[in-house]
Amino acid sequence: MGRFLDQKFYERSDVDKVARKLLGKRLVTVIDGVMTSGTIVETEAYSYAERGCHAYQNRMTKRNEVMFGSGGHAYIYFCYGMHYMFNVVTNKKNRADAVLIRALQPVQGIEYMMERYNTSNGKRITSGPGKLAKAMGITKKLNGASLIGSEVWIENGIEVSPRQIVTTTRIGIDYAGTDALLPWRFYLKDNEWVSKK
DNA sequence: TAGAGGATTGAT
DNA sequence: TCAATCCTCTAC
Repeated sequence: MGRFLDQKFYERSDVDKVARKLLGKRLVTVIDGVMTSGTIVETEAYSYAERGCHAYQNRMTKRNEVMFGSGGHAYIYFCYGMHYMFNVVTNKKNRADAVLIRALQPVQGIEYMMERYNTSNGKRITSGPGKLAKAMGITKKLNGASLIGSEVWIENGIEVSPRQIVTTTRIGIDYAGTDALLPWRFYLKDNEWVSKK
């Protein structure tokens, strides 16, 4: 059992650094009494200052209002008609930054993840943002939930050295123009759970 | 109130 | 390469 990440960690103003630091940490959910957890192996940073972000130019809507709250909350939204995306809200109130968790390596409760996924194959069921949300039991009900809470939180996991971190551009945001070139996607080198290209 | 599109995935 | 599938935002 690792130590909880605290409010101070989430309120940092450099969202890309937070995204890097989240690699190797452990995401834990307790849904209907079922605990599942996984090591974070892939993240992407989003900031209100760039076009890839839902909160670009401080545009607040009903969907993304959680991002404008203080860091340390879950921002979950529904996309492509079938997938929930799990984000960690960072920075201070009215500074709408977030980190998208794109892939996990299962640690605990993988049998429950397979059950949620309705499969007997435990391979690659958390290697993508839509997939890990399903495996972890994450739905819109957790939107706005505190990460210093009892349903979902992040705790210290494995040590990651800078040499293990690969940096690339983000995925699926071609509409963002030159901001799509920002090197704000991070993943653990050679980890088989990172989402495939 | 209608229409378009999306921080994806998996099958063809 | 493309369909699934529906919520959200924008424009009328």
